[in-house]
Amino acid sequence: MAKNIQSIRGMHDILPEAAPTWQFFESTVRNLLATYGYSEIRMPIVEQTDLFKRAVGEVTDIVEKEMYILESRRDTEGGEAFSMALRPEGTAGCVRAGIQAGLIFNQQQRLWYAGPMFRAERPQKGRYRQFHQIGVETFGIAGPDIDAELIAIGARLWKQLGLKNIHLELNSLGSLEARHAYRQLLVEYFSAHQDQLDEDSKRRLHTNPLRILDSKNPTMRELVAAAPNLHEHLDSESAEHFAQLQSMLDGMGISYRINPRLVRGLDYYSRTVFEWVTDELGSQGTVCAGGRYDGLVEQLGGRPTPACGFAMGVERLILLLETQAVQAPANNPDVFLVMAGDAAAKAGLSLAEQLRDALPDLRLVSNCGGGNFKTQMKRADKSGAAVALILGENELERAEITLKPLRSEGEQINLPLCELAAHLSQLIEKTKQH
RNA sequence: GUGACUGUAGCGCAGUUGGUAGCGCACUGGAUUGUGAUUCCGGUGGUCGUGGGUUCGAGUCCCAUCAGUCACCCCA
Repeated sequence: MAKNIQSIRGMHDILPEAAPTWQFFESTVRNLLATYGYSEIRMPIVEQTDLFKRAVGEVTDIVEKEMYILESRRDTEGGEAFSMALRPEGTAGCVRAGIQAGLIFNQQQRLWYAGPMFRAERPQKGRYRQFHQIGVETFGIAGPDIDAELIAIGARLWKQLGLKNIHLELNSLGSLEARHAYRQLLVEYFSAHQDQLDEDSKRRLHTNPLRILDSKNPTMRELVAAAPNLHEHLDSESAEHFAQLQSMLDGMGISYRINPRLVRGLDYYSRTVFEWVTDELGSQGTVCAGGRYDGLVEQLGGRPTPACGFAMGVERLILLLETQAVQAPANNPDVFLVMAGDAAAKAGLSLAEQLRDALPDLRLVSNCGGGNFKTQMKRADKSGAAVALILGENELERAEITLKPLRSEGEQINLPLCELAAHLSQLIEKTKQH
């Protein structure tokens, strides 16, 4: 036997066993976003590396060490080779696409996308090198009402999925100017106390000083507590925006916790930032996160445009669905057709097609590959079908079919073939109701 | 990227101070020539993650490597 080739580290197959949960999740999200009037957009998985450098930030971990970078081929006209990257997140590509297609200037957009993202991190539970996000982005709406709407979508989604124990954390970083000024203040403060900083915090001083405030190291606690307070340095417009958002959330009955140390890692955030967090997934508890990024469109070459969005980590939410034992609807077949004998095998094939004509929603699995009667019945059972349809020589002679219930008590019955479609139609109705 | 733990049949696991590998489930054949699941009896299946080393002898000890898990870091 040839040597096995394994999947790449941190990149996993979604196996048939898990597919119903994924489908349940995806269709729930899709339907929900449609009810709020959001349109789907699909972008390439690969973009110019510079796009992510400009959007996410040069000195973020994502850009510095987590991107998968490809060198493009020189094209046939002899164009210059350039650097491409597998997308580490979706917002940058969405903004790029929006600007390129003229979707953003002087109009409102509510968009969503779904797909794989790539980051070369050390894998652990809830953190993979290829992972999936569903992103939701809005453009051209400056007020806190859209922040509130995006948060409401999250809250409603957890409810529709049957998920519990997901909490909302909320913060405001202020306008880009206020945020930069505050950042400067922090750098000065912590630089003056260099000797008290731990290794991580010294590094963060250059990468993301706001993150030092969220340090888990107890020896840093005192220093952090005495640091300049973010909320005392908010610009007045941002403070007003934040206050209005809170009152809107209160009005909708959505509870939240203001976390002044909540800082998003990507450079483009300003004003509102939020995270939906659970304590049931260990250290990868952020299941959905986002915020406002009013400066990004301009930064990527568009006209100044307010924007706000969030992204969900699909694997983490699937994991949570599993830990909370949420049952996705099973997509078992309705019936499995057992055919005994050569004549029946041939007749059964065309019977199956007639049934599919008559009942487009019918989930029917035909036995293939022969097998004796017992083997076929075993396959019928294993398929998960509710009913076995049995077509043998006896049935053929009398133009009948036998229906045997596999999932419930009850005797098997014989039906004239001409009544089968009507009977199955009722059966489908019944299973739909459950 | 740092640290720790784990890797034995398709899956979940046992394997004593180093002595030639086992259990459950699954799969498969039969009891039942046209009835699954349930019951009973039989059977297939392992280069012990991979590669080196120590040893008369390695699943067991040592080194390397790959993968997974947990924490840090980072983030969805």
